[in-house]
Amino acid sequence: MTTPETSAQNSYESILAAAEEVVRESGAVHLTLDAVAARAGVSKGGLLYHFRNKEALIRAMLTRMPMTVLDHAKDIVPTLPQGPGRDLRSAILATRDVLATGKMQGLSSSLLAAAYDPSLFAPIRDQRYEFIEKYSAQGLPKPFINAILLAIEGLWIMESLSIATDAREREEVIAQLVGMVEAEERRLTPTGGSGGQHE
Amino acid sequence: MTTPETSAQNSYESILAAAEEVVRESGAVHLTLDAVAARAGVSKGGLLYHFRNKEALIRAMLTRMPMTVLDHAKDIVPTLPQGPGRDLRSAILATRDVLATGKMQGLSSSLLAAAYDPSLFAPIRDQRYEFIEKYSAQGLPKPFINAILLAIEGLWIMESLSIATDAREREEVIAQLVGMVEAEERRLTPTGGSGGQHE
DNA sequence: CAATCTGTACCGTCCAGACGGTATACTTCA
DNA sequence: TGAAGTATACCGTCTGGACGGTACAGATTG
Repeated sequence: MTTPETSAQNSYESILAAAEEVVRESGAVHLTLDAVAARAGVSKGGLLYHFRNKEALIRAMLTRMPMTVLDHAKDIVPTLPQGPGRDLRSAILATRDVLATGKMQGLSSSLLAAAYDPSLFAPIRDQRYEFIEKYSAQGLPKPFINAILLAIEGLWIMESLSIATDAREREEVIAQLVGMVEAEERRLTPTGGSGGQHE
Repeated sequence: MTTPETSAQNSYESILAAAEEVVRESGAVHLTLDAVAARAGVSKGGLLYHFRNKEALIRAMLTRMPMTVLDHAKDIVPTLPQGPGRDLRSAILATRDVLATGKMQGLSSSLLAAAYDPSLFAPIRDQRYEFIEKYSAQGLPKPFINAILLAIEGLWIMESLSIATDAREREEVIAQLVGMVEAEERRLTPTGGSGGQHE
């Protein structure tokens, strides 16, 4: 019984986790079935039992990635003070939490998708536009939402590439972004209703 | 005489351009010497004459990428209204110009670098911190600079992955970001000195 | 002559995926 | 109860192809 490097209950999860680790450490080009299998403590056959082929593995990695953040964003929405930018604030804070808890490794899998096939990003692009539409319906101007969203995405990428990884710095940027949204909300609705702080 | 898809005077440039196109269209994983040579209208031997091996090609792609933006940023600094955020504004506007003129394909090569070896990003990380230090010395708070910088980088990435590519949308975001910097400058130095618009 | 290629042939390695086999738990039914 | 069958969850090996890189013999241009 060889203890796999990646702790996970079932093989399926540990394989996905292993794949993310391989990408982070060695780059997407070196994401091979053998490497993932070895890292997950599973044989190649076992890996292919769960994922019919490499593309299936990549797709699985991709579908998990955005869910992690969005699910958490939904969870914290009720805890936030009301306002036209509440959802946007929830996205910022969800990003912070996901980054802080180290659960965002899945992000590097988005880079991986680009490495294998840029067209795999079509759903992400659609989702992005949906967000902007949804958030702007609450009152914030689209260019503003877009700017904040880009900063969040930039943070994702920079952290998943280990370009920016300082925890304190991240907290500062998150606070800055939340502050920007709050300021914009105040600008739009001069009648109080702000000042709430997360946690 | 087969007309190469990529128009460029000399082979060296056309090979680099071809490599960027291959990455954009097919993903970094499919960046093969054969594919690049074919795309550049050059034989494989010809390609290897210019780039001893694949790594040399990738390194060449990487070194070009940041220079494009930074060189242009330096050029437009003198045309901008003074203020503690002038350099940051120049970076925003340089990004816009480089994106608009389609010269930023080199950006996808940064993704490529991650695909091959995450450690290739070390110099970029250092450069990033240098920027923040330099810009903050002019008076803007670091978290603010960081937030704007992340948005710029997010825009880079999103465009190079063809996730966000709408020209009008880009203009709006750029204007938004510049506006944010100007507002911050006004907040810091209440004594006039703002209002300048690029072009 | 030298630089800048083209074109072909080839080698070694890596890797995706197929495939056959194994172990075990659960069900069926006589 | 127990033999037989079936589904699930893997393991380990093999093969064919793709790819990086080498070598070299010319062709073209200045």
